[in-house]
Amino acid sequence: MTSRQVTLVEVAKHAGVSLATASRVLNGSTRQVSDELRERVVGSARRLGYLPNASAQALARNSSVLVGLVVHDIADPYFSSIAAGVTRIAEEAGLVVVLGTTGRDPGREVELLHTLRAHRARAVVIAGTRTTDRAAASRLADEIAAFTTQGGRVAAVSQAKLGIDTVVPGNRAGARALATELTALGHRRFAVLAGPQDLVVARDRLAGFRAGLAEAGAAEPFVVHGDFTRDGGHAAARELLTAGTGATCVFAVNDVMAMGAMAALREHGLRVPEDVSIAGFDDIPTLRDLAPGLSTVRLPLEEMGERAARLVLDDHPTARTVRAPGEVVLRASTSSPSGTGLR
Amino acid sequence: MTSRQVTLVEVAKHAGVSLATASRVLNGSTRQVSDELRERVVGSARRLGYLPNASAQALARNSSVLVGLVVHDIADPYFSSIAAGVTRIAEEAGLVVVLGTTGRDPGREVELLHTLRAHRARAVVIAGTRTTDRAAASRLADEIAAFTTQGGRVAAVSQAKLGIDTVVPGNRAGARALATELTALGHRRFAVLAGPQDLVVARDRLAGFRAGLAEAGAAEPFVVHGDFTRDGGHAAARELLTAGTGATCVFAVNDVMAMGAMAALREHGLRVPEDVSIAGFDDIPTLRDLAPGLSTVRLPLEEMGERAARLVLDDHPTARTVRAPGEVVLRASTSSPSGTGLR
DNA sequence: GCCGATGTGGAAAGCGCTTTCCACACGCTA
DNA sequence: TAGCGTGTGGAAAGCGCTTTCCACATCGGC
Repeated sequence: MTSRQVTLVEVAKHAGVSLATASRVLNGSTRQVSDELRERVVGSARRLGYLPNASAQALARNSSVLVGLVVHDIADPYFSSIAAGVTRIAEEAGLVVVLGTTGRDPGREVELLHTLRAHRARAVVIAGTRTTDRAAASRLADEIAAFTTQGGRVAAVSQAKLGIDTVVPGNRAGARALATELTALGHRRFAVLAGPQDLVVARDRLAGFRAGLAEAGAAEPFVVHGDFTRDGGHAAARELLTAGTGATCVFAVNDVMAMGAMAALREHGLRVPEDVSIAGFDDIPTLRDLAPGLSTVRLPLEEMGERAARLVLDDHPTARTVRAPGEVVLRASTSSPSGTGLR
Repeated sequence: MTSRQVTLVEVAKHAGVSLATASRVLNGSTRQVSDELRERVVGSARRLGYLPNASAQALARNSSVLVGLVVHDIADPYFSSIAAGVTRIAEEAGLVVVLGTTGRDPGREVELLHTLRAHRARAVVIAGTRTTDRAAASRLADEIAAFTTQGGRVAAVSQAKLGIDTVVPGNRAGARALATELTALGHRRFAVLAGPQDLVVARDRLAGFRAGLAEAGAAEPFVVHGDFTRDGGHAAARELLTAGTGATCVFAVNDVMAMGAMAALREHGLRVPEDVSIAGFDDIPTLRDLAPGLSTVRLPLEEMGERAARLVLDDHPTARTVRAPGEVVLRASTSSPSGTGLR
């Protein structure tokens, strides 16, 4: 059933030229070929339905047209937005995106990079969120070094790794600004649904929020850790409810957690923002029409993906860092405190 | 800066064996190699940091480890959920996913398939939504034929193409069941935000809904076409509002459109479900905690991706069709009609 | 009219693997 | 002991390209 593929030799034969000439015509070469031969070759290729073998080209050229994209979970809107940006730029440049998912397993991250290296991928964008696990980080660093040594470029989104291109979202500054705005609304007692302890993104957001509160003279927030997911937010909010903290405002370190938390509060008979205010982080596009609107810190996710892809595609000598500042967006889910808070 | 890569010859030399033996040890071969040589080779490979060149393997074996995934827009939760399913299965099987996005351009779909074919991709999952454009469909069919002739497998999600594996979501039946439930609530006058005219998925959902209404003896719905996106839903809802149809229930053919529509209704001072009921389709995970909860037809999106991937990976002689039925989920966004409807 | 410069075509040597052959050494049976 | 199957190692022929050489024209300047 598998019929033989048309090769360049056959095209060359059909056109009555040498293999070299056919190759020069059909693929970008610096060498000139006379118009007559050129037309013959192009005609033969079309007539025979010639399709270059990408593996053979990659082997001969020692470089592929593949660009890796490593994310934790492509179904997560945070990552899928970034992926959209990366994909757009890569495809515009005629490259092919290889998608790898880690499920938040640092070991898997290394594995994927390994595979990508085996494929001689031209570049990789790692949109994972760095862990604080030293061993994993060091193996990742080794793999990245191997990748760049081999001539590939690596960029990270939000991982401030030494020596590679990075797009750094304003996690700390954004959370800090959010804290400022929320205290300006009159809140003094806060709770934070802080995500996993070993996730740098989550830690940064927590730290920034704390800093903002401290500046405003608000009390140290009550912190609950948990998963970085909807369910994590839901569980953390339930924990919060049993703790009876008196918080009038809840900050979830990302939007999907905020979503889960809102559900938990609602199940508990609490209204947002009348009984408690809530804010998230990211400004996930799908959630922009929520009612009440979710106050959050907007990150230009697609743009972050685009910028990471650009960093990794146009080649510049030294590693660069691009900042993607977050912008506080206050919507209806936060208001001035009125009730007694969570008791 | 780009240092030479360790090749199999070097490993063989280092281990003092032939190239053939090294290859047999390091890659699955049916041939036996004595334990002693095997250990020597493995040891040398590890010591030298050998990494097989995937392009060379693909060339020699005439088959790659790549699996294509073609979607319209990876940032769309519908597609990113499907992508998560496909990716999981592919990665479990040790394969590498190549992500291509079409931006709803049928021509781009063909292009991507072409590229995938050039890479000797082992299989492709097309999660696009079929258009009714005959010319585009025929070029796609040609490309698919070429792909399968070459030994690759192709599966589609929701495109009922002749001769290839397909996962068919219950668009028609789901919409029909939804219509049944909504009429049971007492609604008689409906409006449908129907998406693009040339999108088969959208047409099927509209047709199913119409059928359900007809069965229940409800009036023919007022139909507004538009984009399959949040903004499309928003615009269509605005159009609906100016039309003054008296509809008491709005069906948006997917959840993101429903989301946009809800925003438009809200902006117009209408309450859901008190003034008007609204329902969507898909049951996007991110929107499950909406308040009021969005009535919809749940599609097992990730599972659909998984099943498509399985279809395309385990090889069976004839094309198969797998059904993924939709399940009506009634939540708070729909209630019995109370007011006068949209005027 | 000679000489380098330039432009164009082809032969062939890889790129790094897989996989057929072939060779050889055993361990059997007859 | 001859003869044969079987298990294991190696030589070498590809896989389908790219790219270096080399050969040969042609052309302009003097």
